[in-house]
Amino acid sequence: MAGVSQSAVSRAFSPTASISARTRQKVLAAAASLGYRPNRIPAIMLSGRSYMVGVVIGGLQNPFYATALEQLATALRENGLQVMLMHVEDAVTLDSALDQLVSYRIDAVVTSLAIGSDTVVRALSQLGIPVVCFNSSRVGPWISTVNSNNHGAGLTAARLLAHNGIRYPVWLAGPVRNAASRARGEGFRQGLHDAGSPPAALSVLQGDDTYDSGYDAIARLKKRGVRPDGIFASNDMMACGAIDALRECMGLHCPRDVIILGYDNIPQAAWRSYDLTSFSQHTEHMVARTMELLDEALATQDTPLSRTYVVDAQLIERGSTGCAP
Amino acid sequence: MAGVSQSAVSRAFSPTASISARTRQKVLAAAASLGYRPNRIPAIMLSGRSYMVGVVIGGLQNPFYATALEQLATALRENGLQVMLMHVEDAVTLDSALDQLVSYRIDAVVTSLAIGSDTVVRALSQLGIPVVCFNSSRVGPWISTVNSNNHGAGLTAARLLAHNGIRYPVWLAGPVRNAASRARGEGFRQGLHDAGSPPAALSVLQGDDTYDSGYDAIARLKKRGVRPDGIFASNDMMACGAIDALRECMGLHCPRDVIILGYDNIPQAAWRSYDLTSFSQHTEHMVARTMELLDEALATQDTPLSRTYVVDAQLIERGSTGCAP
DNA sequence: TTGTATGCGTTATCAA
DNA sequence: TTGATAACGCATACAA
Repeated sequence: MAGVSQSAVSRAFSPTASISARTRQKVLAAAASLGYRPNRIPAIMLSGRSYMVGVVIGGLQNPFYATALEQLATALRENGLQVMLMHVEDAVTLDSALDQLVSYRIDAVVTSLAIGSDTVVRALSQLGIPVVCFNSSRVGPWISTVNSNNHGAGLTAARLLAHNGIRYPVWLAGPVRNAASRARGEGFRQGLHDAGSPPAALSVLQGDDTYDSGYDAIARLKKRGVRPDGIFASNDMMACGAIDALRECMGLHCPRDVIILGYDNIPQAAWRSYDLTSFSQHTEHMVARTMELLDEALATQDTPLSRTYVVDAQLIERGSTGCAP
Repeated sequence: MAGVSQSAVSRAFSPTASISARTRQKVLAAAASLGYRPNRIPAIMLSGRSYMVGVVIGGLQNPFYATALEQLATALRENGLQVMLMHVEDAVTLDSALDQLVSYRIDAVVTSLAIGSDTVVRALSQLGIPVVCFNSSRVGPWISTVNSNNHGAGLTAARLLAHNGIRYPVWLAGPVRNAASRARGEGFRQGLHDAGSPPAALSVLQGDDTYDSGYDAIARLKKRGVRPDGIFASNDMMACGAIDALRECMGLHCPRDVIILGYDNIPQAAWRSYDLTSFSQHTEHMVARTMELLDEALATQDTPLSRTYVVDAQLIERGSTGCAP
């Protein structure tokens, strides 16, 4: 009815196409009245690019990941990329999840999963598309990583404890398979060692990054008869659980009896009941680096890119280490 | 090289296709060795169904929405649907966001946005695809909603306050445009009225669903010279802020001096420092209802479905209303 | 059961 | 500037 060819319609919606203003007007008017909207699906077949990025994530109940996802989604959209979200609880479902993503011809994958096993790394490598990992230092062809300086933060935490004359330090660890957590712990040990603290003084508690695991860990510590005076927790949620348990189970108050540091600087760390000193991962920077990696990797689509960025974490001092509000 | 036709390949990957086990074997073996994976994009063109659902969400820093998204994403994947995530901060970006989603031929939209304006409703209706709204009772063609019983929860909150002999109740409201929050407030007013509380006794504080706004609201209340003894907050984050402000600014402790209820039952409500009584929205139920709506709407693709589900919110009593832990 | 042919809605190429 | 045409990778109807 509009009396134009199908190519004219295509050109009308392409800003760079060579088309007269008159024709474009006519097409756009007809489109508006008919409710026509261009379909991007065929273009995916022709160009081989979908402009969709698979975002594989787990543990959204951790506000850190929720915030990171929010920022990442915003950044991707600003760069003309769509987010195909895949929530994964365990490595078992990851394989089929990746299959699904690949069948939609996503251009790349961004994941914040704590990649623990080599099989997962291999699966990611074999996709043959760029992969960017948040906070998991595993590498391989096609795989790039953006990490915060976990080891350095551990050192800083140890120094701060030493500076406060801590004698009974505690490392509240995250899941064993979490490489970022391990790096924080190693930095912390080394920092304590550098400060002359005897290794035997350190108590190590195993948690799983949840509030409850932080709470329970302190309860276990009490049974062991240890009275801590300085704690570094691998993330803020465990630190919050620890603060509550210290008060309720051991009658210890923060920072009077014990100082404590967390990691991630989640919003709750600033809530007055916790007032928790923490390391900020600067997700804005990390997201920006991720976008750079994606841009570069997608520009050179054929050649596997494998790069690592390390973004320094910033110590945010609050009341839990004695800093005035 | 495999010596089979292109249709044979297609059939090998279709569980229902008529193909011999031998041929399928051969194809799958060749696919594995060549790294071939079927492409779902052409099928979208042929069938007109993408099996992608647009999920439009805002405010992921609220753990309630983060958890809801997690459950929704899981449910969608279990039903063979992909999640195309769209994070939207303001209604301005919504329009272009919807355009992008539609150009990818998503089958439906699920949104948890607080739909405030009629223009947004119209935009959603005009997509011509099923839309399911979480907690926003606006209706229109193609639009279905899944709400929690906000009004009923308000009534319950008022009754609980009345039962505790509260004389100076406070309603800590969410954003004005948030229909769910308004319904909670109306239920609360009505419940107070039913209990014989004089309307003038009620203090109304305006918040925006953030922790800070809850904190600041209480600070304002102090300036007004009001000493509250019972508070109903439109969400848990504001309630947490209020609890901290009550203690820090007014020296009031919970539940000794003032009892308080929130809404959403976020994980932090169970954290020991807050121990907050709250209404659980039963996101599992709401997500299940959402999936039912989607299934039905996608089955009858041509005819606009418009249905409303109301899921009762459940009162979870904790220490903030005097319930023993 | 298997292979051949057609078409889905675009973009890119080429001719007019 | 415009229109006609090929091609993208698969599913399906049909023929063998």
